[in-house]
Amino acid sequence: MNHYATIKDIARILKISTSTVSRALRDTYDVSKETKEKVLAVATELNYKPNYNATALARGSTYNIGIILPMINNYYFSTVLTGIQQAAYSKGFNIVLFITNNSAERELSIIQNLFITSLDGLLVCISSDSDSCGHFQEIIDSGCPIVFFDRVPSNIKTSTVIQDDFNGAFEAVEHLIRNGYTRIAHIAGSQGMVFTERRVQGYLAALEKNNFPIRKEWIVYSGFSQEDGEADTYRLLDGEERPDAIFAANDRKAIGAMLALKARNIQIGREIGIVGFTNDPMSSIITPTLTTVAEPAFEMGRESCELLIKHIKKKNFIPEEKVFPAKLIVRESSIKK
Amino acid sequence: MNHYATIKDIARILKISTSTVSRALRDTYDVSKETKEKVLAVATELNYKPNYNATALARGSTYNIGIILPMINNYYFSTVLTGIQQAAYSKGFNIVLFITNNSAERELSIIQNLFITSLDGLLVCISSDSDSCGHFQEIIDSGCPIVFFDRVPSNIKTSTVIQDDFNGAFEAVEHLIRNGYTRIAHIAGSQGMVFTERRVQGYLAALEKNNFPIRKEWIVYSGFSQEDGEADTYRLLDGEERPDAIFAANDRKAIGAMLALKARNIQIGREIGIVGFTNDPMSSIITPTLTTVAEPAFEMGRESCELLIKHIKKKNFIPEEKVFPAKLIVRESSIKK
DNA sequence: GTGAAAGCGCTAACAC
DNA sequence: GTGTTAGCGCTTTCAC
Repeated sequence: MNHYATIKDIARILKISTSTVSRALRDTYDVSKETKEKVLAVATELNYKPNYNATALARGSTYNIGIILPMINNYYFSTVLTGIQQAAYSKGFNIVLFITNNSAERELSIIQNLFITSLDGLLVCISSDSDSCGHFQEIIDSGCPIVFFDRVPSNIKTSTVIQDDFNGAFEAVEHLIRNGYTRIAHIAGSQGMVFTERRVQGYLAALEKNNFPIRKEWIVYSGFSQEDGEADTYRLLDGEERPDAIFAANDRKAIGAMLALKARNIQIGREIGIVGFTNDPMSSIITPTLTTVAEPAFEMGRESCELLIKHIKKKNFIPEEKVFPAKLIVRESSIKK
Repeated sequence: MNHYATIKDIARILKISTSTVSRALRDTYDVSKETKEKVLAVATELNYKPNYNATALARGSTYNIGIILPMINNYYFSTVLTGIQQAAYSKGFNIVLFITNNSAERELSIIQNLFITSLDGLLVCISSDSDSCGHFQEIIDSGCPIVFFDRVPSNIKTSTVIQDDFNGAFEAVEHLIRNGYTRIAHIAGSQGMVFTERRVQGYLAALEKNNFPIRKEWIVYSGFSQEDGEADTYRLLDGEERPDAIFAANDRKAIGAMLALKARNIQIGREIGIVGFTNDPMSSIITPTLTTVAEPAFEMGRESCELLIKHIKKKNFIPEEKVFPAKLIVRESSIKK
């Protein structure tokens, strides 16, 4: 590899010490204007690029933050990541990306092999079946701050960023009730996850408030994919009593549900109402358009990253829990007309 | 920050030298089994984590590769990135992510501030209006290999990974012709980009082969978004002679076109046929379903990354151009029925 | 305001 | 098979 110029080269050319060059380059005050200008001139002439490994080693801090995500090829995560990236970029941080494929095993392996020593902080959305929270605690204890978002562990004391799952679900179900649906089912996410449970709680609370009976067989847990939504729906349709509305834990599952209904020639809206969660662009493309609960994915990403940077810059920053409002967006799939 | 244990600590405890510890940890041959076992035992006991900054500094190579992308919040790029990540992970490389927001300015700023000294290689999809190829050349010359994919510059000698844009477009248009459409328009991508031009060439070639006249006003260039597709379509509809089919440069534009047709109450398929490019999952969700040309996004990501790693591992690796086949997927939007 | 010197944690000749 | 030594490029006391 052709070597880049180093501060030594600059120092040698200018016949000054490397420490002066270092100071000049970093805008430290106690260096005269002349020397600074000279240094800068030579630096650009030599196309000097700082070696961040050396800086990191000497200073003990890199400007890298790690992101651990279950996946990125869907609307929600790719938008969150875009938000994170935006915030990181504007504060001069780089992003190191890790994807767990929703596998707890891979998550664990990533964490254990994480080159923590070259990361200033970590942004994490845990995988569905993750139980590796002890490992996260260990990382935090060792001085590398973590901020969790969306899928957060329940027992770790650090900042978190989530959407208002309970109220979003509550409003979705109340909306269905107001529109005349009476037998409302819920196809939920992975069992045991905090946000899955919060959405279930919102669903239950809305039913209770309106004096609707709760039927366990109308709550079906599975994964978060379109296929899961499809399968869940067939299960509901083939059950003893057929629901007349389905609240899905996310839009992908809702779309799966719509596909199942279409396959069975059941009118969406008129016969069975559907509400999703996320506001994936697909929800306004599909026919009929899908009523959903919007999450501010981009802002959540940005906020998570800003929070993390605060933790990085200020040791002992007091953890905050940011809850973003979820907003019902009424479209065609939940109207009986 | 609580300091992690270093090889010095291990050496001190075992009363051996740091080099022995270093060798033991890295499985180098010339170290006895006993010492190795002892070292490993102490290492796990101390929860030793290597400092990658130090390693990188000493060895001159990090295990990081940078990815520069116009955006990640759509199907194609998020899938490519997933493929890249998969390959990188399996070969022990980390991914540092940069997003240009499709801005040449930002792309330039990223490249100039790139901490190249801590990157072993770079994977790049240039932004629409990029003209910073000189800078890329400079990076390659300095010893940091680059592989370009999807949107590649025309004048740099290095490996590239693309899909077969020409033939994909050609087949799409021939398919329309075979299905009885005679006035076929093309809503193209950003002018000047290699792959935009290749798709235009494929479109033109199919027309010529079938002795269809070429009408300049039926080729409209703009961006790659759904909104662009919508606007382009209105322009075509309001033109002097209305086309009876539209081949779109990608699915997002095709979907925009479909929305425009729906808004004008024009029957998709029967009155105006539509074909897209990408095979975004949306194409099978929308009604009518969208005929499209599928690109193997995941595989392209994986292949790009593997090619880059070859460049990294083998100085003077001879550049390769990988062209992935594009495959027509016929659905409802291009059938007159 | 500038220089000398030590050190960040690890690797890699070169000895023995 | 193991230790000694120097050094990767940069930062940072501590002098002057």
